[in-house]
Amino acid sequence: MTYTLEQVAKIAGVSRSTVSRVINQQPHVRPQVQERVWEAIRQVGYQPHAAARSLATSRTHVIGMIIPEAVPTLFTDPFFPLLLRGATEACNSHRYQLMLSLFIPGADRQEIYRRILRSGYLDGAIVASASLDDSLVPNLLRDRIPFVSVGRYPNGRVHYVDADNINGARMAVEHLIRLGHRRIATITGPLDMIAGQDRLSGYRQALEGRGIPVEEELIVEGDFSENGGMAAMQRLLPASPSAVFVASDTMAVGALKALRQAGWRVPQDIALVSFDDIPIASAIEPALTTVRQPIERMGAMAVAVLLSLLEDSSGEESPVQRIVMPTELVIRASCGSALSRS
Amino acid sequence: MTYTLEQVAKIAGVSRSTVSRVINQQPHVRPQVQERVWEAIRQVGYQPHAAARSLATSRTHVIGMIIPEAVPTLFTDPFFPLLLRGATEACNSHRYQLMLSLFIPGADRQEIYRRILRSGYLDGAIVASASLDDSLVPNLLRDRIPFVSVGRYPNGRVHYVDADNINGARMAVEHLIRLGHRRIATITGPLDMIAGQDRLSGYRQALEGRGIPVEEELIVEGDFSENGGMAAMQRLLPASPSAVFVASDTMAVGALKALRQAGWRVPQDIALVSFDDIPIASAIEPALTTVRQPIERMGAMAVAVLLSLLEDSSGEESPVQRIVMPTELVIRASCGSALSRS
DNA sequence: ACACGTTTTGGGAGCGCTCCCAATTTGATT
DNA sequence: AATCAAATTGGGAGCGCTCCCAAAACGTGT
Repeated sequence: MTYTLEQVAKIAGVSRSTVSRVINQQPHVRPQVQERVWEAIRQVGYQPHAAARSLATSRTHVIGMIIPEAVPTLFTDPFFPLLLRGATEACNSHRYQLMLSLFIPGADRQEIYRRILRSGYLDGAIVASASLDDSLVPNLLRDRIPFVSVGRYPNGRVHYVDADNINGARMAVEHLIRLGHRRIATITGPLDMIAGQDRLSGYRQALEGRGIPVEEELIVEGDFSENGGMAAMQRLLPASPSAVFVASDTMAVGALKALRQAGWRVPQDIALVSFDDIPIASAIEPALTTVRQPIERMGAMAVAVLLSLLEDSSGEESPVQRIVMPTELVIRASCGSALSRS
Repeated sequence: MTYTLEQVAKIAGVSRSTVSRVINQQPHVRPQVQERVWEAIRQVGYQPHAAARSLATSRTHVIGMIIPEAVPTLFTDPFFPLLLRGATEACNSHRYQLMLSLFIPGADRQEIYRRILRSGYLDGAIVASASLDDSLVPNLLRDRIPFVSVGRYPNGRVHYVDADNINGARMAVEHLIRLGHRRIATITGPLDMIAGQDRLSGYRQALEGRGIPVEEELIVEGDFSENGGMAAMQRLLPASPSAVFVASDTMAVGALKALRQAGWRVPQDIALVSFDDIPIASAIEPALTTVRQPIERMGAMAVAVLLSLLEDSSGEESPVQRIVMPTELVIRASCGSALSRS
């Protein structure tokens, strides 16, 4: 048996409106009456009907997590799961719900977009790692759907949360420089993603900061996948760098395989530093020196920013929130470093 | 500007009802009128309002993915992400949405349960890896909420989808026996999870099937985590088994560390077989021989079963669906096996 | 041209809630 | 005891859709 407001009201001997006020913690209900209403609610285990509420308030208390591309690594890499976990926990504690949407290549994106974003299912959305030329962000902007991007989005009035990829990469490469390396290569992420671009910028900044010339033959584009990392490393071998900054741990695993095949030892023959600090980074031999980003906190932060947009019913253009969270260099064995010096 | 049925109807020169019929593909609308209506819909980009629909039909077209415990490994291990991915894709293609709920320890489970499951947000739910003594499943049963469990649930009228853990484990252990091992230990999963129990059953069955006595000192309980695997392996060392069946890859990584510390070589001194085939299994040295389960397909199957329950509005007790999906042994280096023989 | 059965169409009611306004009660003040 | 403002309460309207039933239109056979 499922009860309605009206029935609870009858049991408590008050009107619909009064019960509604009690539930929504509105003022103007005598404490004594409140008590009676709560008692009735408890008695029948009343739970307000979400759809009816939404219809009346045009708020659903649901936010969407939108993944525009099923990047191959997206589900084997813990980035996305951790982001999801952070976001879900934050939602839980604010009494919001998280709805998950994958915009899988091949699916009818138009159709999905309309069904999810324009049917009033969601109060707002979190967009994870959109590529820069994806139409999703422009569409959301056009339809005035409140959203937050996880991953920097330089153009337009886009609220975002990101890790400090530039400084993280810079720290990683500076560490290699400090260890005496001069011929430092990099395997980048896909350069149509801002994370790929930013990590490359950090690499350049580190070299330029120390007056080391950037050689284009030492820069190879990868795709954040293990195979991509392996292929990139193979292309890099002829240039014989003394160290490599790999833009993700997953690619570093591939690079390691390529090096092993070619008979190079890490870190003796070549030093490796990567990015992400996923569990495999410490499980593998040699353990990877890598840049850690606070993924779970980024998920929670994205929710917090989105909710602030939703609460702020002033209607008008709130200032754009751009949040960059600090990254941290975790030193292990693959750079052949501090461990041996300290 | 967002349009309603009524407004679209006016544009098409028909009534609300007719537009509703067209959208829901009901009969009794002349083709010529249908065309006019579709034209109007297209013209204004009309999208039905989800909440209004739900209120009228008491169907939301949303199903929930409920994770009862935030098992530590749950988000670093790709099991859950892959399950999610399979489920999400299946939802997409049936025009359903997936809502994600974590029942995080410490959160007010009662409150979350009521808010999510009893407010009419969901048409049904998928429950992932519930522990056997969790109250979630009994509650769902009591509240008559349609749901499917991912993970076998032996008691009661519970629909479930699971991997064939028993046979998978049996195959793994039989492989070790075939390689000549007799003193085979196991590191189990948590035994309050049915997956933990079943993998242990498979281990026992394999031994018993070959007439090898099961020795309790060779059975150690782990918890599916890396640290748990390491600790379990350490407890196992004094019994000096010649092979170990570890109930998950993640635990195998831990076990490997323990063995390395103790100076045992794998597979020369001890053979290892594990379960799951997550990416780390092939990235690590030695690559793990392991049992693969079709996680993504299990997610999709869970959705399919749930939708079949939802469609079947006959109301009454549909026969319980118990689906067990085949597992497969993937032979690599850690068992010191076929590779050297073939 | 009429009657009758069938198909197509329109509109009222209702899903369960919130919001607003008007009616009622309360209580402080004279 | 009467007055008035403020606090409290009740009920109508409406959110946007579906469902049902009755009305209208259509088509066939006489």
